[in-house]
Amino acid sequence: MTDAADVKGKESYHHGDLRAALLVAGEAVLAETGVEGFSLRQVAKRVGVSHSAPAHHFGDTQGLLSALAAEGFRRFLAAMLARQAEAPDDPREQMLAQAVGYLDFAESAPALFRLMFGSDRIWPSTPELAEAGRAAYRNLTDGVARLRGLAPDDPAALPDVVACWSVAHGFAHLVIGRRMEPVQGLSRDEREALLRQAVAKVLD
Amino acid sequence: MTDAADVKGKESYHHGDLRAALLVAGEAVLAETGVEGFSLRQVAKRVGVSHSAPAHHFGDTQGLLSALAAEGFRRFLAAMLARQAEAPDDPREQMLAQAVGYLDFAESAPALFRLMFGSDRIWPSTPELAEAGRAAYRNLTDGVARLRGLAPDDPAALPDVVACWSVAHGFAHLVIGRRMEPVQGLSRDEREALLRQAVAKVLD
DNA sequence: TGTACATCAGTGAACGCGCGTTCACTGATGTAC
DNA sequence: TGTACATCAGTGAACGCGCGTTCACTGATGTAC
Repeated sequence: MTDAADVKGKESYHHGDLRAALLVAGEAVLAETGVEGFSLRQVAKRVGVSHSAPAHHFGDTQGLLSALAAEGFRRFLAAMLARQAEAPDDPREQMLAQAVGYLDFAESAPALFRLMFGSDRIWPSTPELAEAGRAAYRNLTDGVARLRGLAPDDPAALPDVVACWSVAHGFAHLVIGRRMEPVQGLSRDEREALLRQAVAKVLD
Repeated sequence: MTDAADVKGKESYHHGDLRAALLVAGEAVLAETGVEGFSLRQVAKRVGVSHSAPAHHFGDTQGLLSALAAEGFRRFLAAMLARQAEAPDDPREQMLAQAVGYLDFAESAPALFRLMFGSDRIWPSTPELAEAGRAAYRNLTDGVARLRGLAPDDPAALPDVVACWSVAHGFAHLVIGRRMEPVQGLSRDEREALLRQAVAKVLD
């Protein structure tokens, strides 16, 4: 029942896949303490490993947080694609599904979401992180371009891209920050409906 | 030229208005280190006062941060009203001006903005803080109600309120987080124009 | 198949640091008489 | 007007804590011959 029990297979001196285990534990610590209280020592403790072990894999706190953020962007994109996959293959419906996936991710991992979009404790220019973020962004621009009948990189799509992104991001951020009082009391379905309405206003 | 020189009139034992001085210094520390690195000791040092003095006025870090956030909400509202005052007295123009004021504030005090909307290091239920936030929110609902010809507290305004708030908030948050790449390179005027376009999409 | 050796992965003690909190204190101010 | 005293505001030493970083180490693994 100790923290060490969270991770299996540590009878031997070598861990096996400490890097992956640190990422899992790192996300749990992030969720519990927020970015503000995050420390490498807590992560090491949770994995049941010496506190100097993480440095071996990630250098320092920013290194681990950047890796977590990169992983986060990949799951972020996956969450949007999952909603899109079960939505009708219509440009407008695809955009709405994308927004709902945006919210899914933010609600499922609020601390990670804030780390990705609001923290100074990561290096946004890390290649892995930059690429993961770009992939998510490309999904958005592709969706808007398709809806408007433009080429994928036509700058004429920018105003719509910015508007869609802003509304989904603002909604998600206000919800997880519990700063949008009238929405706090609603059910998940009602929140989702409000988000769809808001995005629809932008698209139509 | 020491930090203590930032604040005048401390020849005497008693400071005079330490509470106010701590708020000023607190905001400077917040801007420099972000919420993540914020500490009472740094604030005390900047004012040139013993590190145990702040406790006298604010209890602990959360108390000072909550006071800063409350002050932030009042300035946030003031920033929106300032833009509204110089805009035509037309419901739609007033809403656009409000959004631009939203961005003004976020860009002028990004760390404070994040503290107000995204941090767990404040108590959102502090009376002073809750009231300041509510006042800003009321300005938004009044604007939407006026635009739609509804009573100020008609729940039918909710979808529009949420949509406007989300788009302004998301835009501002993405800009100050430097996470909206295509917008980073633009001038202040171009960013403002993009925001106005985005809000207009919601309103029309 | 067996041995020697290099490399890799994780250990654990030690360090210095900045933090929040506590507490007995002292200087300044205001009030009662 | 003057004195005594209570209250308030800020001091500074001390404490224990968790942190990141360093470093000599040791156990495990893989490879060369």
